[in-house]
Amino acid sequence: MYRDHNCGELTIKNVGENVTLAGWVQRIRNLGSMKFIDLRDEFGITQIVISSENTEIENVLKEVVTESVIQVVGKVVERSNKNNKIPTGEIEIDAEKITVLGKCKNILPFEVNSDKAGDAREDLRLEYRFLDLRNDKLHQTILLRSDVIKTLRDKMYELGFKEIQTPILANSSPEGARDYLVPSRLHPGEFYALPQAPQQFKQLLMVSGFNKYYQIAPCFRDEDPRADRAPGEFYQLDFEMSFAEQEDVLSTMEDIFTTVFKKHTNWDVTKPPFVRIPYREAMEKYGIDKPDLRNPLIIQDATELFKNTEFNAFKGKTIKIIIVPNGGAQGRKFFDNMNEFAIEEAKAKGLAWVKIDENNNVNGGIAKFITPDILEGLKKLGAKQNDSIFFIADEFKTAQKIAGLVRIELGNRLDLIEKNVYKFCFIVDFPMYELSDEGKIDFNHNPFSMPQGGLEALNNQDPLEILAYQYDAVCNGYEVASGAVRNHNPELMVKAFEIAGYTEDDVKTKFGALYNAFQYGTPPHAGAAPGLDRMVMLIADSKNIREVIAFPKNKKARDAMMGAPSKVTKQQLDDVHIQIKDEK
RNA sequence: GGCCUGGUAGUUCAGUUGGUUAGAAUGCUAGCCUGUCACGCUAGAGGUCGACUGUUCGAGCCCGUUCCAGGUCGCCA
Repeated sequence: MYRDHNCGELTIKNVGENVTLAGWVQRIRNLGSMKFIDLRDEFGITQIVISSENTEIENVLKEVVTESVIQVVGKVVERSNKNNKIPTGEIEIDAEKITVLGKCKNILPFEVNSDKAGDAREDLRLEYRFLDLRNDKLHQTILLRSDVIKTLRDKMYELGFKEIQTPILANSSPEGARDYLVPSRLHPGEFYALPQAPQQFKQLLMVSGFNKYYQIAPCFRDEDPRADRAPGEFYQLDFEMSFAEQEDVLSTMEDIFTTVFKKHTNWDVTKPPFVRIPYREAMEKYGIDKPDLRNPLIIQDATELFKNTEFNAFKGKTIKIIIVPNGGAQGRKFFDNMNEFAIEEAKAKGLAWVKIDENNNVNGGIAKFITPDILEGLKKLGAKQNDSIFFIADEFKTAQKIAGLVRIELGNRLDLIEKNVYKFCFIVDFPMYELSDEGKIDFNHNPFSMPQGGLEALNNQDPLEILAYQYDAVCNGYEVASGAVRNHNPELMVKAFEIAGYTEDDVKTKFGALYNAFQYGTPPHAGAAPGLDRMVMLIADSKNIREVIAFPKNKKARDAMMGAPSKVTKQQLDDVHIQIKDEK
């Protein structure tokens, strides 16, 4: 037996007991003939004291350095000087015997569990991830992730969902992100693909009559990362419900999100029902499809006000404005900096602005172009004395996008973001189709989504006007889930793909299993997939997704600790019929 | 792939206009210390300034190339 207690549980009640503890040496304080050791494990820290002359212990301590693993046998004694900062601070262990269980090199690649921890270069910390994971903050985040997963599983079970595993060695899917391919040994020249999501499998489960399915599902996409997007692989709480409509899925998500966020945080959480914002409205008011509702600023359209303007930069453009309440207090420097941001980061041609002073007069920036009529219009849009107003003039879509970025930046720079709160909303009514860069009609999001209006709409409406039963959940500016009511009608499916330029044969080849299955009695079904990593990231209030993943890959999708990806032997390549094209 | 930022003791960083032997903190090693808890004090070791190249009497600093890392855009049904 290595230990009979952990390092976080002994208190004044245990005084007099003989105990055995084991853990990591967090710090040694050598006061000469007296020494203290902070012994750490996942549960806490217990102080070890070596006070009496003990040559055996002295000899053992010669090879004990910080982060070594030791076992301590001794007696629990009351401290003469107590430490009220830790739960075990009233006692210490008077060591009788110390054994080294795991030696540690005396020079660590970076300092572990000190105030300096977490400051070391990230690539170094990723290379020594096993050490970095000893740091309390990171360690607790990984434990939090475990607890969040338990809460999710309990909730899903309570709601009647059954967890079913779907294949990891799956099929390449032609739409969407780049696949990770796995060469087949038994079938030369053929490949599996790691699933980008269990999309088709979960729909097939609905065809099979499983009422509600869920899975903590690994998803693989070979795309470049972002701060909130892990490279290569990530996890989703993937779920699907039969005989379900959009509202059934949205209310299920409301239940899941409020349960898990309330259980694991102290912040306020939006009370259901979450506001449903149509995609087009989101683009108009926020200039983005994942608005951070903690930011009180909104974008308004002022194109009409400026239709007769003398200001050349505004002529014939869409004009978006953002009114900043009490923004008139900012100095010239602030406006110049915002202009610089708009040009460099948002690729705007410029960012015009004015202030309204306490006498309701306009000044600064483009004040000379603000006629009394325009000012009257701006006031109708909510502009008041002491406000500032920003103007974005560009083509319609670009103006929306730039205004969206300016809105976010103003919120950050002026510290307008509400604190300690999770604000959820749903973005609904995504367009079914969009124009690709080549001007061709393509699926906007998910080709499996049900078009609103059904076959009727597909036959008669302008494709770009057709909306889909496709929705996202958004929290504090992060897309935390995406889902849809699925198109379960094969006839409708063929028509939907036809509009995007695919033939019935294309559908049969690319989505054969699904298309075939739908011929045999398919229940209407809908679902969604909240991103687990992002949920934990929000709950842990972390800015970087690598902090919520135990062994994350770096920006180049490389595992710095394990050295993956790596070269393999010629034999391995021969087995799977692969020849490297161009070995450098 | 584009753009931005960074790379200097084991680690985190400073380094002025280009000018002697590149500094601090922390960690490490040694010594002293019986109540510390980020213990304290003293001393010591520790550097290819990411790499290459150029300009210069002289480069951590300036030019060019390149590598690595992060952020961002493209990308992400």
